[in-house]
Amino acid sequence: MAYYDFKNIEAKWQKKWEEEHLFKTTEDASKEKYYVLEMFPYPSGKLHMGHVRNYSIGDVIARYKHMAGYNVLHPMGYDSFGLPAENAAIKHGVEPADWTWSNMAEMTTQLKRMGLSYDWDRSVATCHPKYYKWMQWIFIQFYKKGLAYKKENPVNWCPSCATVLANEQVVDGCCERCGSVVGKKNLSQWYFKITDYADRLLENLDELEGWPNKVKIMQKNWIGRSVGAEVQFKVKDLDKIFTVFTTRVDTIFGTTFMVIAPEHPEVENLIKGTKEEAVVRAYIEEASHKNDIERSSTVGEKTGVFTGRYAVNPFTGKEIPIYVTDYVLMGYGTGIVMGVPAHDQRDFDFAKTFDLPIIPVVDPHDPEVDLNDLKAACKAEGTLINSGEFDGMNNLVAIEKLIELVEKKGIGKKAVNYKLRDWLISRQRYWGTPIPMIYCEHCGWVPEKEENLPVMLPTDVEFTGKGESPIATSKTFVDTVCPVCGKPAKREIDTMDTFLDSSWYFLRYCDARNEGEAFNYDKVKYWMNVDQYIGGVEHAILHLMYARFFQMALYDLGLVTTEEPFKNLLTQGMVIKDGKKMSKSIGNVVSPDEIIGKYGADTARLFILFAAPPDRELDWSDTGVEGSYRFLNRVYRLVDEVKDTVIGAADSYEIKNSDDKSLAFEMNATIKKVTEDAGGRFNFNTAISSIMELVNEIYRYKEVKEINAALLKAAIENMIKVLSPFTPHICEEMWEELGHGDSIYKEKWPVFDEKALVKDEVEVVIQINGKVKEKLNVPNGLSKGDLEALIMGRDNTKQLVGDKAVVKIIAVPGKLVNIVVK
RNA sequence: GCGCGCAUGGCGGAAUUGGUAGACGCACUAGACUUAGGAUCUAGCGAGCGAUCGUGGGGGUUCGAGUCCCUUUGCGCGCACCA
Repeated sequence: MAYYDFKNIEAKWQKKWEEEHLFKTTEDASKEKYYVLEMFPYPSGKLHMGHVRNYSIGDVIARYKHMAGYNVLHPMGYDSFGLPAENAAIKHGVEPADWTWSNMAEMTTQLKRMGLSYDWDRSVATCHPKYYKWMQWIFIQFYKKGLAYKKENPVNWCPSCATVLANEQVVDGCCERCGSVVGKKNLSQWYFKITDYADRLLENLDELEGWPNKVKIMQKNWIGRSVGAEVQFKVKDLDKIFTVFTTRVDTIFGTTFMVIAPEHPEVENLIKGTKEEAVVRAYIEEASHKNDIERSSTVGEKTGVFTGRYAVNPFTGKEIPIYVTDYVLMGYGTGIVMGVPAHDQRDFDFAKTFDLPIIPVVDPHDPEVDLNDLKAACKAEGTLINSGEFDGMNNLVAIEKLIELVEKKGIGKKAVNYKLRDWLISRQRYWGTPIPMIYCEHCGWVPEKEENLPVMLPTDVEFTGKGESPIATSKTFVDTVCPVCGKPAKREIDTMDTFLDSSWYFLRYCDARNEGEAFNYDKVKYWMNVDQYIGGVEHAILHLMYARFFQMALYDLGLVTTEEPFKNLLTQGMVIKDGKKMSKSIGNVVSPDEIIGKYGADTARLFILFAAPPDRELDWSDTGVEGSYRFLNRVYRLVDEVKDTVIGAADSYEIKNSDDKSLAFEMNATIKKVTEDAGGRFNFNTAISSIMELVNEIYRYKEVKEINAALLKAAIENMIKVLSPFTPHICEEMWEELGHGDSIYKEKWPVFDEKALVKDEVEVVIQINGKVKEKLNVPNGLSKGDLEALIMGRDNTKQLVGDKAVVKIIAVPGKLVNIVVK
């Protein structure tokens, strides 16, 4: 028996689709739009199974929505700036541009072999000057709005990538791309004021109902909003006031010391001329050489040094010693913390190490806690003690009262802090969008004139992999004239973090070839938001928060119509094999090329969609792939066998007997199931299993005595239609075999008939005390009372009940009758 | 440490609102066709001879729990000195 010739079939239809521009999309106000987007790839050159899964999911949704009558935007492009291209240049001497463009060509070929319904005319590549011109333009708009600024700061520095990193790109103290331990460096860098948007980024999360909770929680934690108070402490012997941030102002009477971050600029003023000066300097020096991993490796064990200075507690008037310690972070709050050892574990550890007093000020009324001999900090709620006039007050009430008091006294205020930091966007690398800023000795930093954009990446550069950006080696790039005063000036040589490029590409897709604007307002108004976004959960914080920030900032600039870019988000699960993530080092990688070559794209897509729901892990199984391949062959044979009966049969059918009835039932049930699963629930695995059931049913039906050709035609054609979003090539071929001249993609999605789903008879279960005893068929539509009477009147039922007393009868029509006996 | 998620046959998974647990597929077993089959078709396939027992363990709510509540174990993921 022959296999279907997937090689020729897939090539044939891919060619046809391309020639007919089948997937070309234009704005059409008369139709409801649907924007389905998969996260665009970095063009590494090789497609992996994660990509295949991502794009298969997106393609089913896109094809389904199209057939369901929507005007579908389904684009694809490349996030094509980034380090690998530059590393290839350093290692092999190839131009980053050449390397990238050839990879993109290769990946496009691979993507096209998958039969994805992309409108390639809208494709973007972020490294194209016609794209990064608008990236630069957006940067300038942000700059003019005050959202971009340059500042010298200690920054995260990856020694291996030889560049700075954003906070979000540092994972466990290591570079998220290469894994090197990240150090600190003092550099002058460009930042985006994402912290201005912290509250909106947080609050809007509640409205993103189509987002997985997990992602929203991750973003929420990353933004890390905490409400508290800033309180001023006088420094003894110095004309200075130190402000601390605390969320537990209710514990202020228990403050027994003050701690300040080693990097804090005020430390110098504290120690100047004291006898502790040398010791403190040595400690600061030591701390400055530690990276984040070393600093956090000592959680629990606290280090620090006394500065020789004291602060005055504004409530008790007591003098408390000031210490320098590296458990206080310079970047959070004010970099100075009031130490309340009785109620904060870190302060407790510190007090124990330095033998500082521990004064409990909140009594939790817990017999397990001995306030006079605390074993650990007590964080529980309770009533205040040792707190003067506040004694006896509930501590949560006290927080409110104390903030009021502090504000009245003018020694502090209510304050909110975020873990979120401003976004460091400069990168000391070549292969990225040049930051379109110019430094003039007279005018300072000024943006390049918009009519001079794009600021082109120079090509006369050397790649050494060391020191500052390779752009510095260009003889043509740096020297320019000031756009304001016309005097000689120098260009910024850093490039932008590539996460900027990917923060607005979904807007460019709406109007990808616009040479006069980043995107046209009306086109963006028509297409946005993205109705369904699909990608890996690894972007939960980085990309998804940056893109939200961009959209909000662009909204504030009046350039887009919505505040949030992505209405619904689907985070697909990983593809694993033998219980482990596919990776070269484990050697369990399955190459998409190989699978598509051996079984075809339809089989690959079908398997990936059938093996697991999209948001879960997918366990790769070679035998499972063969099963999917067998199924497609089985469908293909079925069409071949019924072809002669079906072609020319009538377009409408009548139900003539029980065989007809059961086929019609199965057909409608399948349409319903696939419509629900492909249209909103996205459980493609159950959609496919339902199609498999229909195929099994048609196989049975074609052996019955009286074949109803018109019904069989409806069944087989509907089956092919609902299968076509999953495996488009074979469905096109079968559709053609059945005598249709036009693409199945242009067909309307079938509608199911609710009436056909009503059965004459239903199976009900008879339970005794909730245990299933018997199953039998009864007429459909019986009322509760009728069902109960019917069941209770049977001899079999009486036998089941026996001589026990019937306590209660629960009858659920269409489901069961439960007889409770004693 | 804090937060989130998951746990169902030999395996991937179904059960959408509390109502017949195991759909669909893989693997396996037997048979048919065949020179042969790793093709195809037919039948079987949670455990137990059986009554029955079965959704990680224990408890609860309910006529009825994979599904709801409490508790516990294991695994996975995220954050982690954020005052």
